[in-house]
Amino acid sequence: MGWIMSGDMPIYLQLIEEIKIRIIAGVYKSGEKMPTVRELALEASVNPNTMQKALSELERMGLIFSQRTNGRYVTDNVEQIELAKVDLSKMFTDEYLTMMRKLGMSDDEIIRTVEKYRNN
Amino acid sequence: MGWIMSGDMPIYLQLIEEIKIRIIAGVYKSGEKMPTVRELALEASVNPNTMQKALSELERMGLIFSQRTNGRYVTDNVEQIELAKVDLSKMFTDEYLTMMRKLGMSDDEIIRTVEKYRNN
Amino acid sequence: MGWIMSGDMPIYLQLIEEIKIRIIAGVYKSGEKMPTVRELALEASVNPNTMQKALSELERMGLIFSQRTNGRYVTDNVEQIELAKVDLSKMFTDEYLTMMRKLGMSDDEIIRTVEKYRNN
Amino acid sequence: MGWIMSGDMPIYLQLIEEIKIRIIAGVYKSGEKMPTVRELALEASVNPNTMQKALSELERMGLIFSQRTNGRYVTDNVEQIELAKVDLSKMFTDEYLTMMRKLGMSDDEIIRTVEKYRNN
DNA sequence: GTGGTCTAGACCACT
DNA sequence: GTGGTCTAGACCACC
Repeated sequence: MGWIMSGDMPIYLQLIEEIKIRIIAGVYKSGEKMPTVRELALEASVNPNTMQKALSELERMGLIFSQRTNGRYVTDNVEQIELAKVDLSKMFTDEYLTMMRKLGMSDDEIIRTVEKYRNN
Repeated sequence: MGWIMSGDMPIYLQLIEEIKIRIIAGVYKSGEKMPTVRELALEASVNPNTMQKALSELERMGLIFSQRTNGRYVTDNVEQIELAKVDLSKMFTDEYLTMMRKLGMSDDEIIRTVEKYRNN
Repeated sequence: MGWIMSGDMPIYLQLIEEIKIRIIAGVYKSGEKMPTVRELALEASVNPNTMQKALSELERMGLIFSQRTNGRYVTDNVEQIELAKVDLSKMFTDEYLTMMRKLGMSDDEIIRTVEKYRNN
Repeated sequence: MGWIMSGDMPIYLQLIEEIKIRIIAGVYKSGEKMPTVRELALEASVNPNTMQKALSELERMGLIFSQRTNGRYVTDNVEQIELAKVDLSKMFTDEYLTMMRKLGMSDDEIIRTVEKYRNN
């Protein structure tokens, strides 16, 4: 029960998450070209090296791949992307459930709350 | 569609939220005495002035009240606490829905996901 | 049949290989503490960041692990080290066979050559 | 036990080695004409002067000889070529043994490893 | 112009 | 004093 303040998550991890979301959401589409390191770094106003680190990590995860002088591409392996989606959605849901339970809500109450605020 | 990095939420807002949660969760019970500013500030390792600011805000919201020389107390108005609970749960739920929708999930899918990761 | 000149392998990859060898050879022993990033960087006369990159990679491979403020340690998983040994020895052997075959030597001749230059 | 980085072997030494290998392997056959300095330099994308230096050295070793106006020829002394082959194979083998021993392998183990990765 | 690598130097949290 | 992160700025190979 601590006071863990302010998401001090390293920037490059936040970058990874944001780019992951964009890939999952189809902002960067499967098989298509990504913006260059420098463009992304500029847009996020971080140092190109930091963005590079994030992208390398994403490459390690198999979500993107790079062609030496041509740029970076989103993987054409749709399953890989689907996997990332399941992973992220689980993470968001777990965090959400944790916060709601801290409010003293039962899982039934939580579901009813989601139903209440959903769109139709 | 920005790169809003790192929880740059002001510290005192984070403090407010955490204390709100504790009141709602019953860590600090309705009608009972709160820890002193100094104690809270120490525990959260923030400047007492910052904690003071947070508590004043909570007082303005009607969640706590102070007796001149006796310290601070959680409100005995249970409805007020219930209201804060509804408020926070709405906030969490909205944030959650927003993130999940960004992943391209429909509200039906989202509900199914919550069901999937619930306990029992 | 090219003129691939001078091992232009990135420095950090060379660092990884050298450290791998030291771990396998027991210079850095299983479970024991490694020199600090700065010491290693100084000894290899590279930038600490470059050494850091090498060590991170080795951590990803499971050969070393780091304790936040305490330093880095060689894994106590001996199998992992044995695996790295097999891997490296295969690499060295393949390179060796390739070079020898380029000289027009049959694998039988190669083996006889190794026997000839072995000790005792 | 140093960090001798990156094949910092002078380029002309690398050229010598590569040409030696080609002569031994019969790419440039005993008694036959060699490509011109210009051709070789172009192929290896080095300065003709550098290639010239390499060829002079090979001439000093007796592996090639030059006819004033006619170009360069591979020596017709087959023994000389055989000698170079033995020499190179010894060098490769020594290097190989050194690396494998650094991994802590006995010479018996090394032989077994070569047997394991040989063809047939 | 691209990704990749490297250096120099700094700051942070933790102990 | 440790590992970890970040920035700024540079150079390289490849097309």
